[in-house]
Amino acid sequence: MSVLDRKFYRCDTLQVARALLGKKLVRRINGIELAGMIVETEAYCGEADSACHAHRGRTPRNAVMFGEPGHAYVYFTYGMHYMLNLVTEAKGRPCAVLVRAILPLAGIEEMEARRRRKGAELTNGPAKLCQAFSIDKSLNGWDLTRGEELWVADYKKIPAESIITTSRIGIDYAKKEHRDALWRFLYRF
DNA sequence: CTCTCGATGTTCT
DNA sequence: GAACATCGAGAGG
Repeated sequence: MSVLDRKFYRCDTLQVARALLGKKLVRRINGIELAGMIVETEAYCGEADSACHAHRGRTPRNAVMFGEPGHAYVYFTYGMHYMLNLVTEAKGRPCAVLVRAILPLAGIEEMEARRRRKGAELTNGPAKLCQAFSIDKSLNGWDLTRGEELWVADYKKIPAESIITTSRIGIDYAKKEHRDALWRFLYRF
């Protein structure tokens, strides 16, 4: 299964967010492989996007977004949750795609143990999938093109007509034009 | 199913 | 000191 290379990420963030649907997110931990198909993403498009963490410039937290594409930007929020983002576009452009939901493919029992839950509640939210995959701040800045620990690989070709777009979730603080932008992508099968 | 609300601690003002 | 790219429990329909 081919690991997505740097070139895949060094593209327009909206295109990457769309192209990630149907790809496989893989986490290898202690020799065990957890995997899931990406079914929901959101694009965060740099300093001009008032919903993006980079909107107010570079800080210690968001520094990874300003670096090379193809790295993981993992941050902690609400006092208890981690979120996984994949850095996009050329170095210096602080853009990323938030992975909001995946469909479990492998290592389901491991995910159930970490989540203390079963079925649909396993990975159907950005913090839930981080918990299921044991993704925390130690993976902030991780190079996804290495194909170790955490990466994304080709998996399934998605027809354009089965992709739905909506506005992004949980960004009431942003300007109206960014609140209303259709920058959330869902694979509806 | 829907809605409301509290948890919890890091980050930046 | 306020805000936060969320989740889960509980109440009600």
